Amino acid sequence: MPEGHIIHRLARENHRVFADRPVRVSSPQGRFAEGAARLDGRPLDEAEAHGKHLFLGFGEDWLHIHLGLYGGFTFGSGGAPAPVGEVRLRMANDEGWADLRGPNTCELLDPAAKDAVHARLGPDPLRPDADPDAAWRRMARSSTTVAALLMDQKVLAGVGNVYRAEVLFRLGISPHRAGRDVTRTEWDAIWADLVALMHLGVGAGRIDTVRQEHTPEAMGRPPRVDDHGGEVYVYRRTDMPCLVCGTPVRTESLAARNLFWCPGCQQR
DNA sequence: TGTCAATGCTAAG
DNA sequence: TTAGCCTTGACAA
Repeated sequence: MPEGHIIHRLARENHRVFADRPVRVSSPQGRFAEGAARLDGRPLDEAEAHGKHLFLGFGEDWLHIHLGLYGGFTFGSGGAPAPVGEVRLRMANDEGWADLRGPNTCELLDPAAKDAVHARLGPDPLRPDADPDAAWRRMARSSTTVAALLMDQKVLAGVGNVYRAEVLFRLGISPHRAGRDVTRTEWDAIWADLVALMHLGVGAGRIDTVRQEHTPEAMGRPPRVDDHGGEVYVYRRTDMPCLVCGTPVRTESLAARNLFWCPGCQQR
């Protein structure tokens, strides 16, 4: 489910539902029982996202959540129902509730430990305090492919498999090019595109990257059918014709993840 | 019922 | 480079 846009959304939503009022915190599954007991009954003060990391602040205690590949939140209003499945964390008040399942990380951190997490993350295109030059410096001296670098959270925080595939497509950049062969102009365009696309993603709750002239309506084509929901150029469109040049979209395994690109449009 | 994949990451080798 | 982990849902048999 989650690239950075979802995590920023979750920060917003948790704050909206739980801020400034006592939260009942529990761990129906039991694997976070100790942490839940420590937070139970205290108000949420702040909620923050950095890349794919979510931080919920209860005074000096920070609840640090990372969803991993398939973790997710479910929100509801009114009284919370009986837990279904493996609910690691449940938060609730009289107005609503939230269940967390399958996170990679769900732990309590003190402020110093929270700072250490921030310190190992690169700039997040969704954060106003982000410094894109920090990412550029790593990119410019690396022989690793640009596709791998875009997903390295120490380089850039919040970009996942969908945004990396789509931004490279939109700029016509071959995913196999070395980071150090990316020009400063191209990098500036990558960053600007990520900022724009990811902000759109926060608003929509899904990833849409297709330009106006290539939308299903504009092209008279059927909308894409894929459980990830958004309209995209190459992500999981293996062997389907490129929406721009018609070349079949290719897939390859790169660093244990699927990489999608169009050999026709991404030759540079 | 079983198998597999998934928008992720870490530690071991 | 690989194995392992967190969990669910789609699909095959």
